[in-house]
Parts: sequence; structure tokens; C-alpha cells
Amino acid sequence: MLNQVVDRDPAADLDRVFQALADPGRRLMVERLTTGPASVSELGGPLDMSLAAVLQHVHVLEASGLVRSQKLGRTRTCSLNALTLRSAEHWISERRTLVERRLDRLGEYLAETADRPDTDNEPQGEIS
Amino acid sequence: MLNQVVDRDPAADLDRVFQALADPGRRLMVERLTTGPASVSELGGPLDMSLAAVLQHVHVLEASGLVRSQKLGRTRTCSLNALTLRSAEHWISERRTLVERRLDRLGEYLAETADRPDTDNEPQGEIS
DNA sequence: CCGATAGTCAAGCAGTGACTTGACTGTCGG
DNA sequence: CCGACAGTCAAGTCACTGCTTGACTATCGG
Repeated sequence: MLNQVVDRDPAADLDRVFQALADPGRRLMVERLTTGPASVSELGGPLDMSLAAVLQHVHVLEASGLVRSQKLGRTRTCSLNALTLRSAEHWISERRTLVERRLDRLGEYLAETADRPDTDNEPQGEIS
Repeated sequence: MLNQVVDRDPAADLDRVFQALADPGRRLMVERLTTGPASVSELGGPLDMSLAAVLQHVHVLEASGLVRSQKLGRTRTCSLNALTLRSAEHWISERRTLVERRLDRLGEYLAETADRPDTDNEPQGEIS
């Protein structure tokens, strides 16, 4: 009963998280879960599909690590895992800041070369 | 030549962004583009697939709004769009902070009820 | 002008994803 | 104990994805 995280491939991990988020229904479920735990039927309530289909979405979310769930009696209660949400957010923010920093530097460079029309501006590798 | 963003469905928009990021090859391309613009062949360099396949990935990235590109001569130069990266990051961070705040409140509640073992703690709706 | 370069388009195909239905299994409320 | 409830499993369908190959189109470098 302790075969939790056997899978240690960060890339495949992100695959599953982004794939899980790439569906409007599943995002709706995530949204619902931000307000607190919910049963499978509760998650599927607003979704106009069979319960079996909802369950499959829950499986996807669970495989991605975004959602954890446990069964109590005859109902399965699902809850959000903030850590997984964090890791996806982190991947994006890392890349975003990289681009923005580069774009800032480019802006400065352009501003400088516009001010001084004729100084020693050797083309040093690509900047753009 | 000005039929840019005709599509105004924020949900479908996120669909495409997360879908685009849900592929390791495409994430690699994004990663490459954080260091500056690149041609299609450059993006496909480390990828072990035909150029036609790379092009299709570029199309997906472009349709998601993550990448913009323009053709100059015979080469197409692609660049990252930080704004789209931002919007995906924003969606996640909104939800993450929601969960975390709720979890914090829950922690406080539990701590309080643990301190005062027998006060008027009416069960008022679900907290968990 | 010619060959190599860098894409582009269109089929075509195997694999995956998002469902459905139908049969079945445990609870829970009386 | 019985019916309804909440979920689960297994097929099966149908659309979409990620790739390939082959043919074709523009450049670019001499």
C-alpha cells in the first residue's frame, strides 16, 4: 500500500499535468475543488456526461497528481493537490521570466543605440 | 491580412495553450525560444523527427498563441509570446492561491479547536 | 542557371482520448 | 431485507494527434 510515486520522470510528469489541464471539463472540476473537497458525482454535476465519463476524468486528474482521492463508504472524496499546481506554475513562470528578461535587455540595447547614433557598436553575437 | 485573433473563447484558448504545453517536444521548442528567436529547422534540431513534423508542432504552438512567426526569405523565424505564457501561468496561480488560502484557514480552525477543547463550536456548514 | 537549402502541402496510418452503454458491486436509509 | 445511490469495470465507437512519406515551391550561394 505504499507504491505512491514510483514514477520519477519530470518531463512525463509535466506531460500529464498539462494534458490534464487541457480539458475544459477537467478545469471546471479543478475550479470546483478550489472551494473544497467533492465527491465524483458533485464534480460531474455541471458537466452533462455519464458518471463513468466523469470518473475517467478524475482518473486523469489523479494520474497527473493534481487530485488525490479516498473512498469512504460508497462515496469517493476528491481534493486538490496544491503542490502539483505549483510545479506546473513554476515551469511556466521560469520560462516566462527568461523571455521577459531577454526582451528587456533587447529594449535597453535598442534604446541605447538609438541615443548614441555612432559609437563602437560591434555586432557581438545575436541579441534579438 | 489582419485576421489575427478572431477567436474569443477564453476556455478554448486555455485548451490550446495547455494542450500545446502537454508535449515534451513542444516544451523543448519553447525552452529553446526563451534564448531567442529560431528557425523551424533550429527548433527541430534536437528532436529526431522529420521537418514536416516539426512544422506541425510549430503550427500547434502558433495556434495556441504561445509562438509567433514570420517568414523572411526562405526561413521562418519563430519567437515566444510572453503574454500567452502569462495567461496560462495566471490561471494556475489563481487556483493555487485559492486552495492554499482555504487550507490555511482550515489549519487555523483545527489549531483553535484543539486549544479550546470545549467551547461553542457549532458545526456551521462544511469547512473541510 | 544549378544544386542545395528551408519550408510547405496532402495523404495516409497507428495510437490515444473522450465519450457511451450495460452489467455489476458495494453501501445507506428505512 | 429492499430499493436507491454512488461508483466501478469492460467493451466498443468515433474523432483527433503525432508522425511519415512523397511531391512541390521558393530562395540562396555561387
